[in-house]
Amino acid sequence: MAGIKEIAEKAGVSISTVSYALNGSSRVSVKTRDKILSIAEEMNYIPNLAGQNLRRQRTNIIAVYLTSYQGSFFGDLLQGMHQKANDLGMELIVCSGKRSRLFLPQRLIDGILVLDKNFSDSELLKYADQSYPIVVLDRTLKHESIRSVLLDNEKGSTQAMQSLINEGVDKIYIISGPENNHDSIERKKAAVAAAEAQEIEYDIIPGQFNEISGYQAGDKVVFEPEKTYGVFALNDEMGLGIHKYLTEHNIVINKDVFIRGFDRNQVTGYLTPPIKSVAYSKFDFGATAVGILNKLIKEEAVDNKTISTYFEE
Amino acid sequence: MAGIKEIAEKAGVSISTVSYALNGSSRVSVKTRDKILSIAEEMNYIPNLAGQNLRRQRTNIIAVYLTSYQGSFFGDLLQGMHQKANDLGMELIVCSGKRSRLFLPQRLIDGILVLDKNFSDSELLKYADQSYPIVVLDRTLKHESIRSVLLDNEKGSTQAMQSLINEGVDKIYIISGPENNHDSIERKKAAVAAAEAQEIEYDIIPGQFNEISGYQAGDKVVFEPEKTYGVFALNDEMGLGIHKYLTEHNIVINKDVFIRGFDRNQVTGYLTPPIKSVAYSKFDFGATAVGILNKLIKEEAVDNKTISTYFEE
DNA sequence: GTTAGTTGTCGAAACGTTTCGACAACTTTC
DNA sequence: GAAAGTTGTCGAAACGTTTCGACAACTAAC
Repeated sequence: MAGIKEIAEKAGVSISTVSYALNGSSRVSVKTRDKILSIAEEMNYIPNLAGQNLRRQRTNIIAVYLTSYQGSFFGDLLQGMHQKANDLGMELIVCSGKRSRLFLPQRLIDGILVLDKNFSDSELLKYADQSYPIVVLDRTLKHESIRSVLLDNEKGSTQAMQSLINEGVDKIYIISGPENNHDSIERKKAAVAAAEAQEIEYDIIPGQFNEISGYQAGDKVVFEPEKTYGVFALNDEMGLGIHKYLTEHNIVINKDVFIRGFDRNQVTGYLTPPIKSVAYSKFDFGATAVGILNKLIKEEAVDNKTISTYFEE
Repeated sequence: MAGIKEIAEKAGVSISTVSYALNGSSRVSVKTRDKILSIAEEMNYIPNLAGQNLRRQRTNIIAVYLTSYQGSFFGDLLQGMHQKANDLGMELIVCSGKRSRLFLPQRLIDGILVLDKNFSDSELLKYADQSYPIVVLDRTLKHESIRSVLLDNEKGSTQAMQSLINEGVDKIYIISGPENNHDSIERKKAAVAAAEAQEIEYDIIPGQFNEISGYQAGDKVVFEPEKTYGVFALNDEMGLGIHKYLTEHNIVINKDVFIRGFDRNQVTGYLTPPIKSVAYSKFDFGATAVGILNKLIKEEAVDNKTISTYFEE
């Protein structure tokens, strides 16, 4: 209700003066500024975003796109994004689904963070061509106005493999993820490299980064008695699945077989026994992404970043 | 770039005609409409939201406010909200934090869903007084422009208690939640009523609806040998905590003690043994809330709703 | 062939801001 | 005390839409 106009009227000044005062311009005298500010306060003035956005051509809102809200993975990540965005004076909104992608060209938001494989490369490139700032978290994409935040998959994978080897296993099964998934590709590559470097027998079982495919992988694993095995699930969802399979089939975890995962999913810690998993700060992951997006929006120079992983025995 | 103005120019008609055509008004002839539409298509026209919102005084966006993004609880809920909102032709955004609450008075959004205890009653009532449509999911609040979606806590609590009684326990410990939490109050009340109706011994241990307080509750529980006990955690987070405590202290679950929880948290299913928990459709919970908010926005009559709970042995 | 109605188009105002350029009223400088 | 600079204020345009009211050009009715 109460707009800049009403304030101007009440203060006996022009609209423009009110606007200057509200925006802290030095053009306006201290006396009028204080008067206007107190009237605004008193009238409970809150700027109308549509009006502001229209004029400013800028909203200070960014959005993150997720495939779905499912899974505990996103908690810390969003927390990190949110905090960083707020530190930078921006608001973060979380979106999902095809239609809301229009927010970008509709100019409701200044830039986007993408962790949603359904948001296709070609669609992203199309927006990038119109110079909309974009940060992707689940792939690499080369474009002037796109940056990526990546994980140090190589280090994590190598450590997980080493940890299995340290248990003295005779063979390692690597449960891989989708063919076209960036993380899956990198993790698999490093895992294979580690196995070959250490000259340990290994086998790759294809999975889909979800629990059910981890469970199904159990059927493909051959356990000979008197031998011990390692299973490296390239993500924890699949680790959950294989854990369930093994438990159901009375194969004793941490004796007959050792499991390692990736992502440090909350649930893995509650299993008996828990699954050891490659970790990284999801909070930093999110915060870093927002930091990069901010620079992109402000047209400052910025590079891709890599988040480091760690593995504790 | 391409706005309604450019389209008008290219089509050789006025701005208003373009607007009518784009909005499917019957005022404009079929011939010009098709022409305008094809030009708009060709120019990749996407309306500028700020302009539209400014004029329409409506955005078709609603927001849900969460205390934090942590926890798997929100997954299904958001999924339900999102789908329903989309079915109704609205976009849903997820927000967190104090500053973004201004979205409502800033007119960026048409209404809000609140599941965030930090969003105080008084603040909500203040907005409600300005006729902003609000749906609360974590409390009851009486106001012309506020509605609540509630859980059938009574039924759920009663069933959980009955289930413990059926196990033949001698005494039931009820781990309650925060004093001012609506669900906690209702669940406790029903649990106590059930215990008294069945004339079974019980005790209340205060908790905080989080894992650590559930764990700490373990210390307050007295287990005499030769007796069996029931523990009813008024939410699953606390159930997780007490489960951990009991396991660590070698008290055998499902023999010495039986646990029941509330909310059917994803993690509870992965525990050994799992915790039986009162369930309800979080998807429906979310979808219902959005449905109500929609009616509130459209100024249609609508009442509070209750989501039913169920408990399977 | 006047009158009355219908159809399709348009101009202009409105929504709530920001910001440029103008300018009156001062102050400083010489 | 005239010229030059500074300060504080204002009017008006602009951002991209929607929508009212006007109206010209038709058609239908008598």
